[in-house]
Formats: sequence, C-alpha cells, structure tokens
Amino acid sequence: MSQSDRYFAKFSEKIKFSAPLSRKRPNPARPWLDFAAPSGCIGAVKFQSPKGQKPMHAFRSHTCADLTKENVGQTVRLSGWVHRVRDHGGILFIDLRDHFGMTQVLADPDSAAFADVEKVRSEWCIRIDGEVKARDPELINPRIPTGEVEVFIREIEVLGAAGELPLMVFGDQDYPEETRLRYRFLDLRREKMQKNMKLRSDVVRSIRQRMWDKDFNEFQTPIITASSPEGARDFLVPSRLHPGKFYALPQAPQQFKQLLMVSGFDKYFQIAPCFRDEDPRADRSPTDFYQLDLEMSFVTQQDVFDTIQPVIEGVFEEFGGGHTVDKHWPQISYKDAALWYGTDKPDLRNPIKMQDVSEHFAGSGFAIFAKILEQDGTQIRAIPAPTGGSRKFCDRMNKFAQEQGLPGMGYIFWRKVDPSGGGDGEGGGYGFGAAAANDPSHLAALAKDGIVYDHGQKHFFEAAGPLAKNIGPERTEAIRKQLKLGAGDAAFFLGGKPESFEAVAGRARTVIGNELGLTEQNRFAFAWIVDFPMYEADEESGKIDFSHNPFSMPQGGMEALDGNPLDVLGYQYDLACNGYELVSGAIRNHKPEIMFKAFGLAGYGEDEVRKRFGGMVNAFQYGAPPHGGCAAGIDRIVMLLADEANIREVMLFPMNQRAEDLMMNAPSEPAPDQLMELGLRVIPQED
RNA sequence: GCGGUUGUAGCUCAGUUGGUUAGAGUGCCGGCCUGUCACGCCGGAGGUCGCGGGUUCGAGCCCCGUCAACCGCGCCA
Repeated sequence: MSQSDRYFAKFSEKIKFSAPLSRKRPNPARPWLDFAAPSGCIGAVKFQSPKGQKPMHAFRSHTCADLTKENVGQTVRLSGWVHRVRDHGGILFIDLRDHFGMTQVLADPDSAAFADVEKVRSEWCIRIDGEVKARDPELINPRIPTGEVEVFIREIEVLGAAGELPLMVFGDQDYPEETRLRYRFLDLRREKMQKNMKLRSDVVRSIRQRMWDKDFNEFQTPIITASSPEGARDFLVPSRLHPGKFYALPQAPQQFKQLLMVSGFDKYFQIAPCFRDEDPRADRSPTDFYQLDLEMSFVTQQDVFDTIQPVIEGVFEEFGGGHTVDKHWPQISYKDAALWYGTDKPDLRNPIKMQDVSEHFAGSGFAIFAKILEQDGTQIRAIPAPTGGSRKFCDRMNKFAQEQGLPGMGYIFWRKVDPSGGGDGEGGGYGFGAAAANDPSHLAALAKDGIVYDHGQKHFFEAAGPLAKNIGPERTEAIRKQLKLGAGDAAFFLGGKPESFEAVAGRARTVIGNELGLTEQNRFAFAWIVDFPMYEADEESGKIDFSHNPFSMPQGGMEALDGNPLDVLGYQYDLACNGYELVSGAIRNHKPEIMFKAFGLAGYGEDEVRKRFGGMVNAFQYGAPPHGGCAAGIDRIVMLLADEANIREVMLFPMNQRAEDLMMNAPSEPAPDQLMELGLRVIPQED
C-alpha cells in the first residue's frame, strides 16, 4: 500500500457519503450515465463513454456558470447547491448554484428523475445529469449569464441533504451576527460573502505580485515565539517541555524582520498573521489578523513611502470599484493631525479643519473659556461647520458631545437677516428681534456691531448662539473671519487641555462632515502621519513610556535623547485612509547604544533590554544595517475595498465581540490530562 | 471594567394609553398548479414575548435586577 493509498483509505473511512436518492436504472440511450460515483470514492472517477465522447467526470462536466447557447444539445453533468426551487406541479425549476454562477435546471414528469427532484430543498448539494436546451426567446433570463439555456434533468444524485436552515443563502435578508457566525459555513455561501472573500484572495494575490515585482523576498517567520513586553497583551502558549514557561504568539513579526535585515536579505515581506489579546472594535479583530509586513535595508523614511505607495495605490486602483484614488499623499505631522483633525488617522475626504481660536476667548465675556485659558497648556479650538447653521443641528451636535462625555460644545451660527424683519429673536444671539428691526437706527446698529455683508451681497447676517452673546460682536466677527464662514454656517467650540477633548472633537468633526454631506464619497484619501513623539507621560503617575514603537530611531539620534523626552520625535509613521489606520511603520533604531539610552528614558535598564530583546540587541552588535519598514492591515484594506464598515465581513471565520468562536466552540476548557501534562492548574473564578 | 442600542414564531419584524385568543412576511409540513426565475393559490403546525423579581384587577408594554448580541470608551508599541 502506497502512502497516498493509505491516506485515501483513512480519509474515506471518515467521510460519510449520503446515499443517492435516485435508483440507477439502466438507460440504453446513454449507458455512461448509469455509472455514478461509488459511495466513498474520492476524487475523479472516469466513466465509460460512448465512442468518440470524452469520459464524464464524477461530479461535473461544467460549472454552473459555463453553459451557453454553444452547449445546446449536449449532455452535461452539474454539481452545486439548490439555490431556489419553483415547483409548478407539472414542471419544476431549480436554480443550481456553485461558486461560479447559477444555472436553471428543470424536470417534468417525462423525466425518470422527477419524483426525486421533487424531494430536494434549498441548500441541498446535488449532482444532476441532463441535456442542455435553448430557452424560447421570451423565456430568456437576461439577469444571469447562463440565462439563454436550461438543463433538463435526466438523473439526480443527492450529494448532501440539508435540514431546516437557520439562515437563508438565497436573498439578501439580514441575520443576527451571532447566527451568521455560528453557521458561518452557510453565511459564507451567500453572494456577498463569496464576493468579499474572492476579493480578499484577489487582493492578496495582487499584493504578493507587486511585492515580488519589487524584488522583495517572501519569508515565513515563527508563529510560536517569545513574549515581548511592549504593546498589546500577548497570547501565551504553555511549554510542555519546560513546565512553568510559556511561548507567545507574535503580535507581529517585528523582531524577526529586523533580524532578517541584519542577516543581509535586504528586502523582506510576508502576509503575516498577528496575534493580539485586545478588546475588539468594528475595525479590529479580537484575536488575530493579517498584515502585509515588510522591511528594507539602507533606506530612509521617504524610501519606504516611495516603495509602499505604489503598492497600496495600485491595489486600490485595481480593486477600488471606480472610486477615485488620491495620487498625492500629504505628509502631516502628528501634532498638526491632532490639531486639525483630532486624530492620528484623519479622514481627508472630510474638508473640515479645526483651528486654534484661543486668542478670541482670552479675557472675553464667556467666563468658562476665559477661565480655562488662564491655566497652562489650554486651548480653545473651533470646528467649522459650513452649512450647519441651524439651531436644530447645533443642538444635536452639542448633545453628541455630551454623550461622548464632555460638558458640551459651545456654538455660534450665522444666519441671514432681513434688515426690515430682523431675526427670529430666539435666545442667546446678539441679533435683532422684530422690535429692534422696526427701529430706524437698526441698520446703523447692524453696522456698528460689526455685522457685515455676505460676499458683497447686501444681505446682513447675524450670529446666534449663547457664545456670540457672551463674547460680543467684535470677537464673534473675528472668529467668523478666521474660520472663513458665512451665513448659514456654524462653528463649534471646545476648550481645555487638548488631550482632554481632542478625541471627541475628532469624532464630532466626522459626524459633522457626514451629517452635512461635506465628506466626499467614492474616494480613497490617503495621508502619511509623520513625526510621532517617541514618548508620552502617563496621565496619573507622570511616568515616561514609549508612545509608539520602542524600536524606532529617534530623530536627531543620540543627542536628541539628552533633552526633554517628551520633545523627542521618532522616524515613525502611519498611513491613514478614509479615517482608518492602514499602515504603521518606522525607521528602526539599529544602534545598540542609542537603543539602550532610548529604553533607559522609559525606565528599562540595559539588563532588562538584553533580557527582553536579547536576540535582536545581540545581533545589532555584529554589523546591523540601517533599516526600516512598515506593516499594512490586510483586513482593513479589503474592508475599505469591499465598502464594509465591519472587519468581520471580510474575514472567513472571525471571533465575536467576546473573542469566542461559536462555530468551533473556542475557547474551551482543556481536558485535565492536558493541564497535567503542561504542569498547569486553573484558578477557579469567583462568582 | 464602563456607557449606548437591541432582545416577540426557525429567520426578519409589527404589536396603539397597560385591557378579549400576541400578528404579518418568509421558511417548514400537507394539498393544487406545465414556463417560473422573489412563481402563484388553499390549508396546517410553530410562542417560557431573553431570564428573574416588582407595581397593577390585569404587563409583550411600566419599574428594578440580570443575561446575551452589537456599537463605542478604557485598551490597541
């Protein structure tokens, strides 16, 4: 018995084939059809065929997308799933579906298989033999490529029957995600998921080709490795051979790819699985995800940008479904991104840019902001909202800020005012009520209060909102000019230490852009975010720690580390696209002495660094080349290309929000002997 | 750990101010139907209204607690 024979013997024992419903009747006209796949048989079985005709494959002669008018008159064999049954009593149609497409097959009482065909239900997996016939012109279905033909069933075999379905493959009804994940194999049969996964496969193929074309080497790095202290929580893997010790799954192949550069491979990439034990988000898988991981030797930051941009841009051009793909990728400093967009992953399709308007509030009549500005490190920032100039909208945004945990967002909005009629006089503004409008001095008052013409038109406008009243017309007008706003527009204001409100301001910017229709659709807008700070101080303890990647080269090298750590910038960069972080990378710190000093500032001694990153630090003492690289989130790229808001829509078998796999039942309790072997004992959880 | 939203038939949902026997579509089962392609028509089965407690003459609906799902915050070099 050969090795492969043994393999197949073992395999066929485990697979149970459902018995064909159809009884095999001899068919003198087409004797080759009488040979069905024997139960338990694996792979292609050749069938006896009439002279001059090719042997029929065990399962199919064509896919469900193949047949056209050219095939009319042929006897064919199709396998697939029953997508939809339409039973008219005397004639019965089945839409037979496989990965490639759909073919209408039918049976009437003239067919020997009719009784068996009547028994099939949605999602049964069947094989049929039959004759291809042209449809009459009025019966052609133009919506499917095979719509000009149909197959008359002569024989049917049930390859896999199905019970009542928890979710339907047919149609586009929404189902609870829990159901979809528990029955993922059914969910994945649905058209959208087939499309998304095919897209994912195509994207990965395209990325690989582009990287190979640039002379990158594709390598695989270990999956079972050492825990590293920085970053997210590790998934630990207990060691049987070393009881009490643990491996870890890599959060990224970070150290390995740097070691590959020290090893002289010059350019590396990998579609790498990454494992992080972190809580999920809509755009973040809770356990594992994939990155295009790459590293290059003898490069500057700009070299990395110039290498990866054509890859990403090309992939988005190729699969972006006609959306415009920005050619110019601005480089924005982390500091500016925080000020302008309130995030380090801005959506540049949204034209709103926030601004510092502190000077207009310092010493103003708006006591809350004036008081805030008396403290060090505080600012008042404005979010301009063109076309947002209604009290209803402003109140809604104020409520949004409150829901996000802030006291609220002050606002001013500007509206046109008819000099004869006045404003509506509603609360807070410094506009003019109906009474004032009847006053002959009304126009003069408007001018005196700094109310101006709208783009030269003789429309006065007034500023409304509680803030405007408090700070007075001059300051209000100065703000309006700085923000370049006019009648019908609004601006929102947030104050305090920027860290305390920046994130909410950023989210508000997104909501404003979407609600006012300012954010452009059908476009991929990219931006490099550069000059990330190397360190940050813990809010409570004030302890200095790495804010990003500890392996990044500090800008200015050794000397830069002598000053205030919080001022040190790294050669560290992200690529943002439409509000998502798509790529993150750095020029690495390949000099041990700078590395020790950098770690020292974060409180890690040389011994500690050697212990944690011994392999890499040691390697750097034997001629390490300058190098850098980045990693791009594959799942997020596919998510953007598939126009999905949830990363699970582009992953085959994702975990749910609690990091459980409902289909595979993971995580699960280990058997006692498994724990014993690993030298582990579970601490009972207190309830 | 915290906040928001949701939870009614296998599935998607409706359910009025708290008031008779909780409905529809779809799927499932049975019957009819020879040109449908979301086939159509007739009939049937199917419910711990997430769970527990409370208020009330009476709770799917109101109150408290709890569980689950999703979204967000913390977290994510």
